[in-house]
Amino acid sequence: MLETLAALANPHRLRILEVLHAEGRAYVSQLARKLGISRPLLHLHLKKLQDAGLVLSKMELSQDGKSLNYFEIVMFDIALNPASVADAARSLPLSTKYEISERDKHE
Amino acid sequence: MLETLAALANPHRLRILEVLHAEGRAYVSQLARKLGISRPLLHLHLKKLQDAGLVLSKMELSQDGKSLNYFEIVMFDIALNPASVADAARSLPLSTKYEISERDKHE
DNA sequence: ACAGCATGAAATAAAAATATTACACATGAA
DNA sequence: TTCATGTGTAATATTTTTATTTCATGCTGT
Repeated sequence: MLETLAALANPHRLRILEVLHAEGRAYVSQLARKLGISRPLLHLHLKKLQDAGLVLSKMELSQDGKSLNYFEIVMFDIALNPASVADAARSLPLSTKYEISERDKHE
Repeated sequence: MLETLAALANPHRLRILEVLHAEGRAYVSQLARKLGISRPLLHLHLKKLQDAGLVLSKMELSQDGKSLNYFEIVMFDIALNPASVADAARSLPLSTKYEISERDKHE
């Protein structure tokens, strides 16, 4: 979940999802134009979204022979509340140093 | 919503919420010990959580006269899905440069 | 007076994320 | 061939976030 949250915590990436949600799908250069950002930058943000499993891409050939990389949203539905967050925290790599002093044990 | 996502997208802050969820509340030094991190660092993370409205604090005096700053969770329940995210994206400060080329208009 | 435990905050360092610039390569059309 | 379109990546710069260090304060109890 942490990776998903990190992937969503950026204005560009929210907008990318907004466009994909509205349009169904879009290819990279097209998306870059719609958002008004450069392709390399968009590429970085798409990679994060893809690594988090929020979008997927499919290479296609247009009629005039250009290869277009189409992106679309992978459906997700996550509940964010104290319990779900606490749950996510438990499945984090523990930070070795962790010594509970007697005083704080059950408070 | 962006601020909330950013506030949640960090392992320390998830753990802070985990502890507060389990314990109900905790004061700063106590929390720092439980998490095994320094007070100044914890302070920074608590500030982010508080700025995002996910926690609140209340100063109290212990019986032996020390002032303890207790933190607790502010209840939240957010649905994260393509529609809610797209919605959040729409309420972002628009990035001035935004010129839709004729070609990409309705695709 | 000093130790112990609580508070906060400023200054600095380090690390990670974001953004830009510059390449390289492929295809179809003029 | 050159232009316009598409693809990607590597190197660098910039900005933001995270972390540490240091300082200052207050209150008990010995």
